[in-house]
Amino acid sequence: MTGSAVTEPAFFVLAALVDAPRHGYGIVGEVERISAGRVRLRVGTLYGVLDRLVADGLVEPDREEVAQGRLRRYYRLTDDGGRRLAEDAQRQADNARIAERRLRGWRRTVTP
Amino acid sequence: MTGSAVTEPAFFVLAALVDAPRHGYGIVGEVERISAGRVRLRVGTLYGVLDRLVADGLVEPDREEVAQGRLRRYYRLTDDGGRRLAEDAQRQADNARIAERRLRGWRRTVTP
DNA sequence: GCCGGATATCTTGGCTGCCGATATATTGGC
DNA sequence: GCCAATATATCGGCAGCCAAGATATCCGGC
Repeated sequence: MTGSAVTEPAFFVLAALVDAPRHGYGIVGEVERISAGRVRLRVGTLYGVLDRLVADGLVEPDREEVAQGRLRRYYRLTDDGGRRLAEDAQRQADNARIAERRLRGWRRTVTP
Repeated sequence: MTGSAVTEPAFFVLAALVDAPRHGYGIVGEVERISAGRVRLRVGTLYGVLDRLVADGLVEPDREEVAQGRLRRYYRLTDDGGRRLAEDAQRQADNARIAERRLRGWRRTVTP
C-alpha cells in the first residue's frame, strides 16, 4: 500500500490502458465499453486526469499520429500504473466485501 | 442505480451504522476497526459527511445522551442509506472485477 | 492541585479534483 | 451549407477532504 487511492475517473483511465495504448477520445469510448455504459468520462475531466497520472508516473505519452486529419495523442500504462491499478482494485474489493458482510442480515435499528 | 456514487469516507460512515446507531467519535473508531486500520476518518471530514448524509436522507439523528459529562449525538442509518450502501458495494465490486479481469495476463505494451 | 491525554463536539480555510461550458478544427453524411 | 462525430484543450464554479484550531469534560499520574 505505497500510494494513496486514485479517484474513480482515474481508476478507469488506468483500466482502459491495460491492454493497449490509447488516445484521449479512445479512452472515453473504452471506459464506457468496459463499464457497460455505467461510467462516462467527461472531456473536462479527462485531460486533468491524464496530466495528473503522467505527473505521478502512472501513465506516459506513447506517440502521436494523424488519422483522418485529426491529431491523436496516445498514452500508455507504466509498470507503476499497473501496480497502482491492481492495488486499487484490491482496495475496492475489500470495501465491497466489508459492506456486504455487514449488510447480511441487516435490519433497521431504531432507538425507541 | 437511482442515486449517484457516495465518496469513500461517506461509504464507511454508512457501513459503520449498519448494526447500531453511533455517535461521531464512535463512528471514527468503528470505521478504523472494520477496515482493519486502513481507513482513518478525520474529524474535519466527519461532520461535513454526516451533514450531507442527513441532508440526503441516508442517515438521521437518533438521540442525544450525556455520558461522563460529554454530549453524544447519535446517528442511525435509514432504509435509503442501507440501500445506497448496498448499491455502492455492488459498484465497487464491479469496478474491482473489471480491473482484475483486464489485469489477468497483463504485459506492458510499448510502441517501438 | 495541576497537567496532559483521551473523549467529544464543531468551524474555518486551503487545496484537489470533477464537470459543464466553451473554443478550435477536420471529416463525412444529408 | 449545415450538423454530428471525432479530436484536442482551457476555464470557472462547486463539492468535498483534511489540517488546524477552538471548546469542554473526565481521569490518571505526579
